[in-house]
Amino acid sequence: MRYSHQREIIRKIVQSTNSHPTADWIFHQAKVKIPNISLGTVYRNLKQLEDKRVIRTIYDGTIARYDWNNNPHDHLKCNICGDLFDVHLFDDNIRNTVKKKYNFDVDNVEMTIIGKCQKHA
Amino acid sequence: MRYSHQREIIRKIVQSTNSHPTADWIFHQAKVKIPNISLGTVYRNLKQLEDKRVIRTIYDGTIARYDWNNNPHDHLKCNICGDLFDVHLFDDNIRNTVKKKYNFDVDNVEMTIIGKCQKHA
DNA sequence: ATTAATAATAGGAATTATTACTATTTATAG
DNA sequence: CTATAAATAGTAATAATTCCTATTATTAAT
Repeated sequence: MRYSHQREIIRKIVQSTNSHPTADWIFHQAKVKIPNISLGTVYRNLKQLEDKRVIRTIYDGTIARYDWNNNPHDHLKCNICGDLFDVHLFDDNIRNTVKKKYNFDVDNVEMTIIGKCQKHA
Repeated sequence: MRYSHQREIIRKIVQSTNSHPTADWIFHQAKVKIPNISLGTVYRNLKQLEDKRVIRTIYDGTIARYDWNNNPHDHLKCNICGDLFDVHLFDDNIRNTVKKKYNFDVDNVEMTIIGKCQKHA
């Protein structure tokens, strides 16, 4: 994978926010810096950054969002405001537990808890 | 919600398999019984069945799958064969933990562990 | 510095999953 | 039976993502 200006811009955008942005949001942000960047370029680079384990993809229902945080963590999703919060709920021996109990090699753990956040008490 | 023959067929199809089928798969199965059923009917009824808590929607990456199992459980997804297994990993006090720790009212817990299943040792 | 090889890009078309619309059909309460 | 409105089939529309291709840009070797 060789250098590309577009990829660097995209990486910085993802790494600059805690909002777990969508491809489309990233695309619009990238346009500010590179007006004629294309959406295909955004998707291609997001996938490459994921392959290189620079970022991660998380799924919010049926749409993909991107997360720069590579530490094991979980998400709380608020049904009312749509916000997605990073939390850390489990210690990292899930991998071992799953390996022992089900003979399953864990690559990635996706945990999203859906409900109502404190803003809407 | 009044009775509909289509909805009953759809419910039985979902409840007849452990494969966590997609809307499209359910649609094709339903066609065997009701040749002119439409895909919109399948989606509408799956949503209604979910609203009534008869079935649940799970997200496999970016596509929706349907699950008749209403007991709290988690999923193992094999990257190689694509299979999705039901497992039970956590006790159900996650809800209380999350409520106490983050003041977040839990509605639903979605947990998918991605990796390689025993078939590909 | 120049060049050759090829990875990456822009722009747009194609695909896929899902939702929306509407005239007709069907379930059901009275 | 009949009136009401929920549900349907068929199809159009939308949204997210992937694919295609001629051109551009990076990089390694000259």
